Amino acid sequence: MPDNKVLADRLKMFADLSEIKGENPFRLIAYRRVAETLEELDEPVEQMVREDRLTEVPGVGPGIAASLKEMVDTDHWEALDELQDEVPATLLTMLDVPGVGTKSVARFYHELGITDLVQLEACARQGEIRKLKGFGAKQEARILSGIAFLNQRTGRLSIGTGLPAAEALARELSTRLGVAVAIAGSIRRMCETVGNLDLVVASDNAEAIAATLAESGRVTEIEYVETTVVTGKHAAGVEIRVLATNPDEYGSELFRWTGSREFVAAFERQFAAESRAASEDQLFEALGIVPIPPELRESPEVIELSRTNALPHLIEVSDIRGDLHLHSDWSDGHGTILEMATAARERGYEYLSISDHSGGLAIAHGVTVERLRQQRAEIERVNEEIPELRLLKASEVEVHLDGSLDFPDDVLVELDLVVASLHSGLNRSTEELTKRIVKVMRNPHVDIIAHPTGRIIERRPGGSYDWDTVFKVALETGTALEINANPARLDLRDDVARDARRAGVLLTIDTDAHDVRSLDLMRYGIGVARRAGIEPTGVLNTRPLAALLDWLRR
DNA sequence: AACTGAAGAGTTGTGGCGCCGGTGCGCCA
Repeated sequence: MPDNKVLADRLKMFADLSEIKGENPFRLIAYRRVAETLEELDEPVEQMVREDRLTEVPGVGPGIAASLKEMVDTDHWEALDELQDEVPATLLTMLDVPGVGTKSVARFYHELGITDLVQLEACARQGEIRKLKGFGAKQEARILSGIAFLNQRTGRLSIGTGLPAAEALARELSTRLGVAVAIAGSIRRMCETVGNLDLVVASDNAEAIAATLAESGRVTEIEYVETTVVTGKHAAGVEIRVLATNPDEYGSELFRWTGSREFVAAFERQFAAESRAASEDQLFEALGIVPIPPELRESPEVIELSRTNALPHLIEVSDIRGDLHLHSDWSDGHGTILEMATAARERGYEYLSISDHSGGLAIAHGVTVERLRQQRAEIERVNEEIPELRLLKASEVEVHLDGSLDFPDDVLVELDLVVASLHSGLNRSTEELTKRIVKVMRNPHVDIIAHPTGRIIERRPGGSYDWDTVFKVALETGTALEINANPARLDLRDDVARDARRAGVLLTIDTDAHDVRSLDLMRYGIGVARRAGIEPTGVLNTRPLAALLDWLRR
């Protein structure tokens, strides 16, 4: 029985293939809209089919309802099968290449007989692409560098998918077996992508573990490795490995299974004594050193910091007092200002920045100057309604190609907080990009640079800067750089965030939430900050409201 | 394909950038 995610994926696939085929574009929009809605739907589509309520979903009419019903009933979709006979599904792999869209794919297919990424690369190498009308050497080079970027993809899972998947299984194992279960491996270290889901269970009952995994419905191909490790394939697309351990060595095994490999090897060399511990804290205590947070267990150098009690006091989710970059339904967000504010209050925040897109980002229904002033009235109304939370009048202002901003200074000055964002021209040269961002930071109204590189992990490389210059100017102008907490972005990256902080640059960790639920993505940004060794004092939105307002008046 | 607001038909997803080719088109946020 296909779940909502699978149904959404099939609708998207249908839309992409129809677009390559050259169908009515508005039909595709209809399919894609429903796909996006399904991904955020709380209720299983299957249940709605049973109760004949599908058309309650916005955007679902008779046509799409029939398709969804067919997929739920038969696990097949005739129309998609037929479409694939005309347009091979392998063509879709070419759409991953930045700068290659459906029109190009259709031409590669019809004019050169190319059906997948491998053939596209071969043809580009042989100079076949430039022979097509409308293409040239430059396009061909762009395609090749795009493919080179794609070839670096690891096939690893986003932490944004891996962590919740691991948590769900850990909960099931813990409930079922009544024992402690911990997430280990790269997920525990909050790496941006993860290759395996690793769990450690304080029970040597491997059979019960295997049975629970099987019953979860998320794990297949379950096998034993020796008698203490159960492995399987998780539905999210990675291997899952569960270690069954005696409770008296649960801590030491968790330590080993957390890694990194390099860190653990160095650690074991330095502390050669046989160590068994029921908890990690006991392990560290027995060695007489300060516990090392999992996020710092990459390079062995951190061991020395532990020995000398010089570890940073890492930031935690609970240190965050507000979110400074998010969206409401005034632009492309899905929640009203009141809904976002209520959710923020529920999370214990003191303040929240309503930073909808500026008018220049038209596809996101960017807010024009006129609507910005109307929005201000709404923000003031909600501020009165929820006195415990302070809403800041803000904007995510588009940066133009020349480094100028989408709103003139006399509009910016009316805002409490200005978040500046580059969304285009990110593949320009390092020099040009650095010059552009420096110009933005020198605008006295700009407070925060959002997702500075614009990368999308494993999908889009993002811009490159001369970071030393960026940090220098950020420090000089008092501009904060964002760690965007969305797991698809995590931008700044951990190592860049570390360098920024070392240079004295103030950071901010924001979710860029487009709906109420995404406010909870904060923990991924905190994960990046912790990996970067960052303390609460280095992060703007750990400050109390009064201190934040002081800073904004700087 | 779906929605609106009419009883059939119009509208929905905008604007800038980059490349190619000499004015236009595809891609992307």
